[in-house]
Amino acid sequence: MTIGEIAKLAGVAKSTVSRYLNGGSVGVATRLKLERVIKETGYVPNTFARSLKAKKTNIIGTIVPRLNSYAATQTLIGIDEELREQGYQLLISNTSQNLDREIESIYSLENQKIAGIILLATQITDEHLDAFQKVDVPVLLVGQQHEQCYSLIHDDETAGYEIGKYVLSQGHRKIAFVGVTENDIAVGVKRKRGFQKAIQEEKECEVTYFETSFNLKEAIKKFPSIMEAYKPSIFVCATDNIALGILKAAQMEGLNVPRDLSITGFGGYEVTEVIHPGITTAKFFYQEAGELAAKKIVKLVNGEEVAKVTVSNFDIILRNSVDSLI
Amino acid sequence: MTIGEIAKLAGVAKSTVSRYLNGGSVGVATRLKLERVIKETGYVPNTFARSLKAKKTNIIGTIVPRLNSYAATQTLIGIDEELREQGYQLLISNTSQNLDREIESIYSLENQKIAGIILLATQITDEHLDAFQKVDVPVLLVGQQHEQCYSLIHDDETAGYEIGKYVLSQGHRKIAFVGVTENDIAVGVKRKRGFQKAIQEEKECEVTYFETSFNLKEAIKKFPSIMEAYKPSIFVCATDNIALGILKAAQMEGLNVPRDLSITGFGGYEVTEVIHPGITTAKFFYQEAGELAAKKIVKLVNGEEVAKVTVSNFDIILRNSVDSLI
DNA sequence: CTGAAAGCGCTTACAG
DNA sequence: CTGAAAGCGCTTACAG
Repeated sequence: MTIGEIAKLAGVAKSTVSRYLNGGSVGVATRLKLERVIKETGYVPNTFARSLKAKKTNIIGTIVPRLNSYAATQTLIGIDEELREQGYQLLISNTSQNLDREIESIYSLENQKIAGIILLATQITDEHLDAFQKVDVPVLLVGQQHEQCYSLIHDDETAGYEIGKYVLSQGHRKIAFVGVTENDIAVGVKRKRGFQKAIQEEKECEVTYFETSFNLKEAIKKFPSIMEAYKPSIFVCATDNIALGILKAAQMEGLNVPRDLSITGFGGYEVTEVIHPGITTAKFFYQEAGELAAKKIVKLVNGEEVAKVTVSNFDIILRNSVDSLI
Repeated sequence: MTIGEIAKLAGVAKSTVSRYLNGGSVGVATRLKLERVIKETGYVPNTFARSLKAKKTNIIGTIVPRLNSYAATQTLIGIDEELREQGYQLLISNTSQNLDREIESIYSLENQKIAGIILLATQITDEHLDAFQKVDVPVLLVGQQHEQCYSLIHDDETAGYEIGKYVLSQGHRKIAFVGVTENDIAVGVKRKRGFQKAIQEEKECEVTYFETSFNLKEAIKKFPSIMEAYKPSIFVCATDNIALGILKAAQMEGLNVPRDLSITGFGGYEVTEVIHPGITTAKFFYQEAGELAAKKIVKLVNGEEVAKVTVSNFDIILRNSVDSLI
C-alpha cells in the first residue's frame, strides 16, 4: 500500500493524500473519500519515505548509562508513557556506563535524525558540550544540571538538607556520611552539601565523610573499616544501594539495625521498602520526572519556550532503619 | 554529505560508491580513493534512504512486558551487547504488561521494517500467532515456548525439580508451594511440575499449593492466612519476588528466617543476595540468555538454520534462607 | 570493474 | 481546495 495506490483508489492526486495525512486543508468530499479508502485498506505511511523527505522523525532518543538501575528504568517508563501520548516514539540507547559510548550515541542519534535527545546524565564533560553544539538537535539533561543546557533535576540538595535535619532530630551526633565521587554533582556534591548545611545548624555534632562507589558490594567491603575506625551511631548513605550494602554488612556482623546502628539512604528504590528493616530514605519520583522530561523535550522540539531547569520533587520516607536516641 | 557528493569528490559514479559501501567488488584504485574521501568527509549514509530502497533495516525489535523487572533488563542488556557486536541495532518496545499493546507492537515493528522481533513472552495467545504469521518477519520467543515458534527458554522444569530435591534433602516434609497462574507456562506450570516430580520421589511429604500474583505486595498479604491454615516448615516460591514478599511478611511477624521458617525462590535476582538472610534460589542467566537470543535472531534474519528451541542454563544457589531439619 | 537510469514512497513549492 | 512535477539519498538491475 502506497500513497499512490490510495490516490488512485480515491481518485485524487498523491499530493492531496499527503496533505490530508498531514492535517492540511482538503475539501470535505475528498476528506470523506480518503477516510474511507484509508480505513478499508489499512494504509500506513512508510516512515522511511516520510523521514527521507522531511529530514526529521518523531523519535526521541534517550541515552541511558545503564539499564539495570531502578532510577533509570523508572525514568524510562515515565518518558515512554508520556512520549507515546504525545505521538512520539522512544529510542533507548544504552551505553553500559561508558562515557565514550555516550558521546558516540549523541552523534549516532543525530544521524538517525531523531527529533530530540534526552540524556540521563552522570557527568557532563567538554566532549558532551561539544557534541551538543555540533548536533543541532534539542538536548535535555536529566539528573544533572549544566548552565549551557536545559535540564530536569531532582532536588538533591534540599533532600540532603532534610535528611540531615531528620537524623539530627533523632538525636544522632556521631555520623558517618558515605558519599560518592564529586564528579557526580548531583549525588556526590549536592546531597552532601545539603546535608552539611543541616549539620552546620547544629552545634555539637561529629561527622566524618567517607567515599565509596555506586557499587553495593563495595559498600559492604567498606563497612568494617569505617565501623572499626569511627563507630558512628548512624550511616547516612548517598544512595540506597550504598545503604543496602551497609545494611547487609551490618547484619552479617550480627548487628541489629536500627538498635545497634541506624542507616539512611537516598533514592526511594523499591527494595528499601521490602527489605527488613525498611530503610529511611529520600524518595525521588523517577517516573514522574520521566514524564516531565518527555513533556519538556517535546516542547523544545517544537520550538516552544521552556524553563532552563525544572526541579522534580522528593519525599522523606520514614521507616525503621533509624533509631531514636532521645 | 550525500553519496552523490562523495561520488563527485572521488570522480566515480554514485553506483560505484554504493557498491563500495555495501561490500561489492571495486577496483583497488577506486577503493583507495573512496576510502580516503569518506574518511576525510566523515560521510555516513542516510539510513532512511537506504531503508526506503532496501525495504529492510538492521534493527531488531524487542518487545518487553515491563522495563522495571530484573529479568527483563538483564535480558535486554544481553541482547543489546550482542546485537551491537553483530552490527545490528536494538529497538525496545515496552508494553507495560498490556497484551493488546504487545500485538500492536508486533504490527508496528513490522511497519518500521525491522529485520526481526524478539518477544520477551509471558503468554502466547491466538492473536499472537496470528500476528506472527501476518508480519512475515522472523520472531523469537524468549522465556516461553510454543510449537509454532522459535524460542529460547530457561530450564524451568529442571530447576523446579532440583529445588524440590534440595528442599527434601534438608529434611523439609511440610511444604507450602506458592505459585502463579497456569497461564504462564514457564513460571506457573513448569516450575511447579518439576517440583512435583521431585516430591513424587519422596514417600512421606505433605505439600499444599497456593497461588498468588507476580506482585510482591500480594505475597506479603497472602502470608498470614497460609501460615495460620497450614504452618509449613518452608515456603517454596515460584519467583524471587514472591520469596521476598514472604520473607518480608515473616520478618514483620517477628519470625526468624531460617530458624522459624525457610524460604526458597526462583530467578536469581540481585536482591536475593543482598538481603539478609540471602535467599536460596534457582538462578537463571538472563544476560547470557539475551546474548543467545540475539545470536539466534540474527541467524534467523539471515535465513540460517537454527534449533527450534534453545535452553538456557541455571544454577541452584544455596544461601541462608533454608534451615536444615536433619 | 564501472556507470547511467529508474525507482523506493513520500513531501513540498508552485500553479491553477 | 487540488494536481503535476521535482526531489529527498540511496540501491539495483542492466549494459558495457
